[in-house]
Amino acid sequence: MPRIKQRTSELREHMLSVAVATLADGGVAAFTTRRVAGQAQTSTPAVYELFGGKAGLVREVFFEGFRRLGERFGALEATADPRADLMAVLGAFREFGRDNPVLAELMFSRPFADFDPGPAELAAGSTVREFIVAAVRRCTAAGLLHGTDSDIAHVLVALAQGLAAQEAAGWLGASPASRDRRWALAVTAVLAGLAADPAQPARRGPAAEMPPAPPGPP
Amino acid sequence: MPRIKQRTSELREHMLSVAVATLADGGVAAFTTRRVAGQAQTSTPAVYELFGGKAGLVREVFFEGFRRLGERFGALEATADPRADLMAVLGAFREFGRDNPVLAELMFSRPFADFDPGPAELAAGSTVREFIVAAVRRCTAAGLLHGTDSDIAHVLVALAQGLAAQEAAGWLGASPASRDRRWALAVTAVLAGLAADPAQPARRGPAAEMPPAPPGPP
DNA sequence: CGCCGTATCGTGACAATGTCACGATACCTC
DNA sequence: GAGGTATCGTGACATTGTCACGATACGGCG
Repeated sequence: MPRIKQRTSELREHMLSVAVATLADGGVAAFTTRRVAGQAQTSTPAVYELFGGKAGLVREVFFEGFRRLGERFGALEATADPRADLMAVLGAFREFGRDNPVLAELMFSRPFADFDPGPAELAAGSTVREFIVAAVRRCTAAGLLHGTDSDIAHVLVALAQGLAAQEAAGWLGASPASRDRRWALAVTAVLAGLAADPAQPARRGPAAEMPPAPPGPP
Repeated sequence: MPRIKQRTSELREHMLSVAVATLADGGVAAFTTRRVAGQAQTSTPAVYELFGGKAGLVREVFFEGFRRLGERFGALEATADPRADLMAVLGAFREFGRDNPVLAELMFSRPFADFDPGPAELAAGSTVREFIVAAVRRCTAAGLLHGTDSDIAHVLVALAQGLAAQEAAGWLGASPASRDRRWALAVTAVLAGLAADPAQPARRGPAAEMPPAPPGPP
């Protein structure tokens, strides 16, 4: 029998963690197949065999990022105040972006030209989205927010993502105080706005998962 | 005297427009110095002489993007309804992102590893920011919003940027109706939340829990 | 104990790209 | 028409993603 196989799932896991570390350490520019393979004590063809190329490796790092973000959310504990819990989720999102700026950039931007996170990859982050939807649902159930849970979650995620992107780019303010103030203003404002009954009186199904509306102009 | 100089500011302008077109047409992957130079009927060293390298060219495209966005904002006309005007600005922002997805990605994300828009580049987009701040100021002056203009503008830009990023990635919803609905919900909610007086320590705004209950019919 | 077959691995080659030195080129002056 | 010179583009180099293919190591067999 031939030599013992080294490119196993264990090496795959190791390379993945090495890749995350390399990305976090050296940034996007340092994330080359040669460097990652060298850090993992192997050669570049291993990247090809285990991940199908650089894009596949980036894709796995992308998934790993959502896994870690989900872990952060999972560490949060629900209290008797659903509104505070929802704000804590958004706070955890912000902290994740500050602790892992490059990883967050990979997850919510597209710094690698040959990896396009699209609708297919959205499913990977569904656990994260589910977390936010759940936190929203507890608010709507308590009457603190009104509207469709998934729509509200989308709005909150978009707001948090935009704030995190601005903060990462250094565009949200020079001083920590101003950044904190703007985060707080944004979150409190959007929650206050969502606390009002939706303007449309048509009907508000409590758990409408799918938007019922076929094509329709605004 | 030697041959006539070709790498003039005119060629620079031409190359810039060619670069914008190439980026919009072929995406980030097609944006190479050779391709842009070839489209502009010149050679790669011209990129180096006129822009200082690829990063400089990307930087100029970045500025051009903000210039065009500013033109869109400038085309909007103020009406008697400051709130509607502010929403129109955000709508123009959304439409710009939909019309120029790759350019918007360059402006608000960082798809090129060797160009890092930072605080220094923020000044370039200050005209755009000034537009939003101005629209906000007219709302605060009219008593429609309360708070610091620049803070409110930051929140609105972050929200619009996050929504645009999600929409560009195909994460905001599968149907146009759902995307429109979430945009509208986000904007109306944030504006409603910002319409309340800034956070009193122990009070939430009156719209937080109570239905609007306007004091009188307009 | 030594050889061999085979699956496995890493070296090295190839194409594409950013960068830029340097020789080829074209224009003006005399 | 010849010469000088600023200008331009060809071509070379380093880096990177990709992957074919020969080198290698391991277990089995004589």
